[in-house]
Amino acid sequence: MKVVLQNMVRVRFAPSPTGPLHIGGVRTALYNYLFARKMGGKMLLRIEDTDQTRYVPGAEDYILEALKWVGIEIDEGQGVGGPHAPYRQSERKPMYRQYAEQLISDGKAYYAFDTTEELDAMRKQLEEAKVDNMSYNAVTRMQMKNSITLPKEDVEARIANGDAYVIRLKVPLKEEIRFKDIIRDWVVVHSSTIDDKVLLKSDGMPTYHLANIVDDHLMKITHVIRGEEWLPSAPLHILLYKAFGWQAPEFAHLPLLLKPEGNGKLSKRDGLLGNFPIFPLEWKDPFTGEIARGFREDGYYPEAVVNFLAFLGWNPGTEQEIFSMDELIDTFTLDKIHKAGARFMVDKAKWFNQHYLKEKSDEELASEILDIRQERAEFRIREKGHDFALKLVRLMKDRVVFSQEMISEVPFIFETPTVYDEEIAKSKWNDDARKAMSVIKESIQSIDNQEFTSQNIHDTIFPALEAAGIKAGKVMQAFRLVITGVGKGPDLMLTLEILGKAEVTKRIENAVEVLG
RNA sequence: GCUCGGUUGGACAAGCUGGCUAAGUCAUCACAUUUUCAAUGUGAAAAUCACGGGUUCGAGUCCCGUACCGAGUACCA
Repeated sequence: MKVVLQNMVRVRFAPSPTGPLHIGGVRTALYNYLFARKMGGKMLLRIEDTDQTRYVPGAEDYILEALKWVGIEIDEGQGVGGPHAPYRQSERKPMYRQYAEQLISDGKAYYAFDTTEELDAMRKQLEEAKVDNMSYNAVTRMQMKNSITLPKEDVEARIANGDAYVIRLKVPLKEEIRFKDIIRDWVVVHSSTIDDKVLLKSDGMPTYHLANIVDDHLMKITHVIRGEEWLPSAPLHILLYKAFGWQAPEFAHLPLLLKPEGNGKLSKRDGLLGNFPIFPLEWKDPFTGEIARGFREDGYYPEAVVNFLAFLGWNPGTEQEIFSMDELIDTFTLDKIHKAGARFMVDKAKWFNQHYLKEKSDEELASEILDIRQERAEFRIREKGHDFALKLVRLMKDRVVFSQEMISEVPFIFETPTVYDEEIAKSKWNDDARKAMSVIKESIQSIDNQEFTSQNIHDTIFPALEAAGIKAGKVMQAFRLVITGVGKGPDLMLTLEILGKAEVTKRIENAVEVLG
């Protein structure tokens, strides 16, 4: 019997800790995770902190917490450990140099001693000469200071002397580089359009390209699923795999997340302008103290964010839109990911949130709103207790997108109105309304405090109004105005129940006095 | 500039290897329900598939060109 051993799928999410994890990064992580789970593979987390100048304290913890919040579990890597530790590239630093030097001894890379000024001068010169490829490449490297043009002794002397240098990849002059992207199919690029990329920086740190390829190989990554912004450098990565003589993993380049309106990819600024979060969690900048809002703090449920994110660039091809994480894992396939950029429509996220909110039980929601940090101390919902919260949930559940709106949307539940909507008052506050108020006030007195329920109130008020010759429908809006100060809102009878007999009576008296 | 992508109703967005009347969601409108506004339910209207050629019996789907949009083009990732 023949046993076919297939390599276990291993994917990785490899963010760099330069700030809070962008929501697009969360989507990338999610797709990696879904694919890994679907295939019974492993999900790794690697921290790509090779740029020491951009390191931001707290960013790594933020990444871990954000992934945890949305429910992405890491099998191996930073935070959980594993056989390929360390998983932080800065801690793997010595390794990369070895690999870079290996390429040099194989003739696939070289030392370059050019200073930033010299490079700028070269670029400027080429620009003026209107040369197409204004880059360090097979042609221009012959005019620069590197281990190809300089005599061997000179190179050795410079290194021994401690001169700054970088290691660059020797990109072939004319070669067709092709690879098959899972989402984009064949991608073909000519090597002449790629420059001799720096592999090892003068500070001894690798660039993204080197570190990424070395680590993916060492960590036995089988599928690289990343954003489309990496597509142009994928041929370079293929070249690197070739130079090392390693087998390249499969690639899948995800469509970009686009601005909700207009053109361009989603950026931090869009969140500020559009008044919606762009990060999974709230983030306080450690340098400026500036606070960026998060989906979590805005009141989004992680299920909703996951569902929303899953559909940003992917679609199951059916009409089903609501997916739990487990259902996503079942359904997800890379070939259903589209090529076109996905527009970041926050309204859709709200739609999902509303859906998941409605799925929650009243009890769950009640304890949620009891837990909400109170923006306005006078509301003091916690003091009002569990039963009150439960009633509020019954009143508001169908009307809100976020649980905190069950409080914020109904200030009149907490405070006696002092001003009354003028438009409504003008059209609805008339003799009938005045008469109705006294009828209502009186009939309410007959209800026992304990029995002051929406049903009882309804059954008492409506017949009383009718008996007084008033059409209930005609004065209900006025009654609402009296109780809430505004013309629209949740179920009135239930509102009355929540307010209680004494408060309702008081409000009627107040309103009659103010409205005259 | 160069390299690589994208372009389907008002918005988002399905449509895999070309084949009968081009999904669905949001928004809009109508009706139902209701004490209002929402929510909910039912139904309606709405797309010469960016444009121009070509291949084919047949193209949103394949090829070429044009336009527009985007990504990349660092000792950033």
